[in-house]
Amino acid sequence: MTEAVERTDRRGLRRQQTIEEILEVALDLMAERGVGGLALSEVARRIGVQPPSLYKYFPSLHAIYDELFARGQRAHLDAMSTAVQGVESGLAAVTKAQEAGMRWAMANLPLAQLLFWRPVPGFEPSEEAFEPSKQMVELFRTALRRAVRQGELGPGGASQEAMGIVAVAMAGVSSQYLANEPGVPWERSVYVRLLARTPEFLRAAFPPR
Amino acid sequence: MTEAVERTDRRGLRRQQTIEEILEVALDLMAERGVGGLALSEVARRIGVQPPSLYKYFPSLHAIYDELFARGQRAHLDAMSTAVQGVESGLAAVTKAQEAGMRWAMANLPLAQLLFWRPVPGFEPSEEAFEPSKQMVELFRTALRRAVRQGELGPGGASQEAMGIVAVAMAGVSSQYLANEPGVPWERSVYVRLLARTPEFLRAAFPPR
DNA sequence: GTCTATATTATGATAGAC
DNA sequence: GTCTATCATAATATAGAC
Repeated sequence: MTEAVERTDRRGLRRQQTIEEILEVALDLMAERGVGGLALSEVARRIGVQPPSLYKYFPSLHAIYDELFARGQRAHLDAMSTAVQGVESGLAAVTKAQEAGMRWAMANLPLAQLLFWRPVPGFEPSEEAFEPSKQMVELFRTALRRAVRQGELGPGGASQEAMGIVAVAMAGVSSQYLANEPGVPWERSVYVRLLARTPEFLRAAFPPR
Repeated sequence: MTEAVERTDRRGLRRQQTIEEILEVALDLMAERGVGGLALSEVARRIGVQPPSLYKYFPSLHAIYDELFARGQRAHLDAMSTAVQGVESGLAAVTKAQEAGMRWAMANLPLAQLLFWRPVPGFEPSEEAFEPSKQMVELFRTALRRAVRQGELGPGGASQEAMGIVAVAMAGVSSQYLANEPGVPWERSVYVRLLARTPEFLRAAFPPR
């Protein structure tokens, strides 16, 4: 997490800037070398400082990972929350959120891998860093409940199973897109197009009467 | 790939045994430390040999990864091929293959990550190592064609889009299961249960007349 | 095919001077 | 908060003796 105490003096500002710079460079590194390729020494090199100095800002390499993880979760959630604003239909909200979530993931690949694949040996995100992911579940549940209320889905349309279908569709499409269509633009992807079928499948599983 | 020339003399046998041992230990390491945690030096340590000796069997670390990748692909395909044998219904064959594929992945986690997530920086599998994955596509296409012929699915039931639905379901369920239900037994998984809905979704998308 | 020795490079982290 | 110096370790890979 970022500093608990917000400082307003110049020293605090400067410090915050350095922290941001560290995280920025860390992201670059992950993008270049893979998620596991983040190295303190290289971060130090790039921001023009000696490695020991980094320990004044983060107590360990894992602490940097954890901050990136927490920020990633928040950004991902924000993207989805923004996408559903002003959408009345429950099912449409589901699709919008799915699309926004995937778009964010594709645009923030290394971060997305850190969030969803846990590829760093020995790194376990802290409890607090997980908070946004719970809110994401709520976001989908709310949308599905609305869909049921609006008669778009029948009984069970907001059940855990329905939530599962939404999650699986998103994870599956991402996974296939990344593994099998590297470099294919979003609009052309065979897999991304499948995402739009989610409402159809939800209706098949929980038919409105 | 394994040696192109099969040797039958004792020296060749011994050599093959060493190769197997190296790959075995490599798998153990990946399971313990994460896919990126494979290290030549540790492999050497565990099989009781000095690191340079390994270069008599594999020209580089990536070569070990590549052999593991190729074998993993083959084993994954075998599991699915076996599962569909003797199944008459096309749709049932799809489900059987999906289940078998996922079961294999769960039982061979580090290998599955290597196959489907590509988490090792700088490692690109060779062309030949990809061969089985093309055969897997054929396996699914054959099953879907049969489903269409049998009237289980309507027109388009063996299209690329239908193939996509099958692939997405499998990848999505795996992904969610691994990320959100670590340690939950296969039979209890909310996500694994969703796999059985694939035929239903296929019917919804390509209704038989 | 095995070893020793070595090159080369890197890593995360700490102590302590300034 | 920065640095130098250093610890302690690790890694892949090659040369060359046996």
